[in-house]
Amino acid sequence: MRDEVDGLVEAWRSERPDLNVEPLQVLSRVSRLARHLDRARRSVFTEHDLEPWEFDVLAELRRSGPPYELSPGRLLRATLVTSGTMTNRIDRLAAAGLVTRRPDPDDKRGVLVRLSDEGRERVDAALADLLSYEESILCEILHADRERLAALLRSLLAPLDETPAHQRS
Amino acid sequence: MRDEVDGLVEAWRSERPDLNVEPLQVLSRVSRLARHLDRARRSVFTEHDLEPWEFDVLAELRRSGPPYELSPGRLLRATLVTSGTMTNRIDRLAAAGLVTRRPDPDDKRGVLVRLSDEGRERVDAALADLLSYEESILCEILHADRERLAALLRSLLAPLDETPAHQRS
DNA sequence: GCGCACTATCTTGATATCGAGAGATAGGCT
DNA sequence: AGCCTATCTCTCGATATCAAGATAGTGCGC
Repeated sequence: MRDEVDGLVEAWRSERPDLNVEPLQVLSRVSRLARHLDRARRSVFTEHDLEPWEFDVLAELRRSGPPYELSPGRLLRATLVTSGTMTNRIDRLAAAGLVTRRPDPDDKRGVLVRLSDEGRERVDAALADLLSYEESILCEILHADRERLAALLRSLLAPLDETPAHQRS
Repeated sequence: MRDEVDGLVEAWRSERPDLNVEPLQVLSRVSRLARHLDRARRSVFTEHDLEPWEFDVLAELRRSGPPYELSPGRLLRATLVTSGTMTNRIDRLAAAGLVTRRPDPDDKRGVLVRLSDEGRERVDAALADLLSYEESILCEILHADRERLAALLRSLLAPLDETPAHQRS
């Protein structure tokens, strides 16, 4: 079994024998795998007429539980986009009838974004397909190995997740 | 040790107890980790006045070995961008003096892009910093675990790397 | 109560990307 | 030789994103 990162590492080793390129064995694979996953997610969501960014926002609302309502601020922090981007996304989701926007009764600066029934149905259906696709990618890996993999990734991710975005250098 | 994916999985389990959300334990971590890495790479490269996309192109040329010269076609396939994007990137890299463009003597449709001395110095310096940063992320993980992690990621990535982009659904 | 720093959201302008297609050349096949 | 499909690069228009700033409202400390 061989992937493109093996070739990449060999090439660097040959061109830069002075450097220790071992970190790429793990981290380049993480980046490349993520790119493949992005492509695959896009094609899964296309079957439900959803863009990946639409799914991200709708899923955050769905996960929050009834009444499926969050502020733009919470949504933008959860999805790691800027406020301008979130305004744009909510505009388009509202135009598509997947969410509704209403003033926050407790904070006149604020707005609340609520999942519509149609939005909930669409995100529920898309999630089911996404999970079945992801299961198919993982099927090669034994259950015990999956847990090991998840644990190793967690130990990399946890220190990074702990740091709020505005503190990152 | 706990990361944000633990919370995400718990929320889905509570809202959608009918679905098996285990794949997210691995694949959401891959995606989130990749996002953190992108941010970090950006800040490392900024110290060398390079954008991430500039590094990607220069690194591909650097890895190819002397004479550090490739066609736009090879570069775009290696970096997974469209031809329009690559034209734009080469334009800007050439304007910055990091690469030069010349007609391919063997194929009159073609062009060859060559790394300049300045480009080579910049990409070499940036790579050294990138690797030392990546090493610092991985320092928590034992060497044996790194190899295990790399092997598990390879087994996920290899089937996806094998499929040419134009065949992906 | 009052001022003021902070927060929440939206607006604007610039930019990198993509998708589609144009223009030119290459190379196989008859 | 001549055709015709594939390949290579570039152009163009549309779009999602970000960074910075504008506007409005909040609530703490005095």
